Parts: sequence; structure tokens; C-alpha cells
Amino acid sequence: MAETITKRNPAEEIQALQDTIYVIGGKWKLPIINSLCNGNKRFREIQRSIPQITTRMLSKELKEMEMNKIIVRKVYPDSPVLVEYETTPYCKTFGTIIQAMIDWGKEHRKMIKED
Amino acid sequence: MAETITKRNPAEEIQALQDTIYVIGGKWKLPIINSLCNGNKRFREIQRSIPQITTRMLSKELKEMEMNKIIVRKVYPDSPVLVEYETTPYCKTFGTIIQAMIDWGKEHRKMIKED
DNA sequence: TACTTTGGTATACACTAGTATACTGATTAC
DNA sequence: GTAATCAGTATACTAGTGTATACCAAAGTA
Repeated sequence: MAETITKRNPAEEIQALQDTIYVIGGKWKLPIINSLCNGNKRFREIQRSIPQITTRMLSKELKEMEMNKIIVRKVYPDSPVLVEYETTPYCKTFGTIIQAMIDWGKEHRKMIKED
Repeated sequence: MAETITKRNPAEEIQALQDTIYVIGGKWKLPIINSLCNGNKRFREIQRSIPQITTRMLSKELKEMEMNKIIVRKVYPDSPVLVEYETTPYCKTFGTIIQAMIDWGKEHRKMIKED
């Protein structure tokens, strides 16, 4: 009897990888998560913390991320209406990915300068 | 004197993050790296290992990745001309990112099913 | 009164990421 | 002679990403 497939499954792994890319892919989602983790909660606050982003993109991305349950939108209907965005505990599982990517980016920039 | 900025720099971090996204962003680069790390070396081999990718996209992405020095293209000009792609040691720094993303994707799929 | 801030939406457009399909020339296989 | 494989290129197209600008109503500020 041949050995049963119990260890690694490349096809499953590539699918998982592509699922993740689907959820956090694009130019803005990880920067937004990072911003939220840095304590920014309000729309304009987040916008100011990510230099190039436009209101349209931020709005679009926040909606998608809310749908994917990686952030929560809270509305406090007081006098001027306060809206706050927060990461879910689930979102924190991106922590390692983001930190690894920040580290990589710093190293890459160094390497390019030395080159 | 106020405390000097020595610890975290959100602006620098977001830039590093965006640099990394620039290098490995898009639908295909990480799956390609993963495929190469799984031992695939030849164009058609890589293509077969990533279900939906077209020759055009694979070709385009491999060129970009070669330019960014995260892979190497080796040509053996024997009779039928053999071309092999290999990851550079530098490319292996993506290992943690990729594994974290695979893990996340698996968990996410579970969560969605349970929901 | 006019201006700014807040949290966005609406519209129009440009750009590029990605798809689909066909094709190349050389080699090997039938 | 025909078909298949290899490593791609060429062309044309669509869809999605991203930009730019203007606008909204409500509240606060000068």
C-alpha cells in the first residue's frame, strides 16, 4: 500500500494562499488594518494616516472588510454622529503577516540603496 | 526636552508595508513563489501547478520577479533549450509571510463554512 | 455670514491587471 | 505527415482598481 496523503497538500495550500490574497489583496487593505492597529478609528483619521488614499477607495475597502468580518463599524448616533472602525479579534491574526511584510519592506529598501 | 523618536515610526512602517505590497502584490506572485518553493522549476510545470494562470500572466510576473531579484532565470542552451526558474536566497524571506497566509486562508475557509 | 470638519456618496474618467485566443519555431513521438 | 511539448509572444479585449472632482447635511468655529 502506498503511503497515504497526510502531510502536505500543495493544491490545498495554493488555494488557501489565494483565498487570503482575495481577502487582503490590493493596495489598501493591509495599510488600513495597520492604521487601525495603530489606534486610528475614525474615517478622516484613517485617511490622513494613509497618504495617497482617496475617500472613495477608503469607503469601498472599509465596506468590503466589514463584510469579511475583519473590521467592525460602530455608529454612535449622538448629536454630530460619530463613526468608529475597529479591528475584530479575528483581524489580529493578520499581525504576523503585516509585521513580516513591514520587516521585508525595510530590508528591501536597504538592499536597493546598497545596490 | 521632549522624548526623541526612537521606537516606532508609523509613517515609515506604512511605507515599508506598501513597498512590500508593490513587490509581491497582485494575484500571482506569491502563488508563483510558493510553486517554486515546492520544487517546480520549468515554465509549464509552474503553470500546471497554478490552476487558473495564463501563459501571459506567468511570463509577465516571472519577468517582474526576475527584475526584483527574487527569482533567477537559468537557460541551458542545449538541443531543446531548457529554461529553469529558481528562487534566490532572498526569496526565502517570504517564507514566513507565505506560511502565515496559508494558515490564515485555511482558518478563514473553516470559519466561513461554520458561519 | 462664511468656512471648516465630519462621514461619506456620485460621477466621470484613466490605467493596469487579468482573460482569451491564436500563434511561433524547434524538437521529439507516433 | 501529424500531433504534442516546450517556452514563450502577440493581439484584442474586459473588468476592476484607482484618480479627480464635486457634492451632501449637520455641527462647530470665527
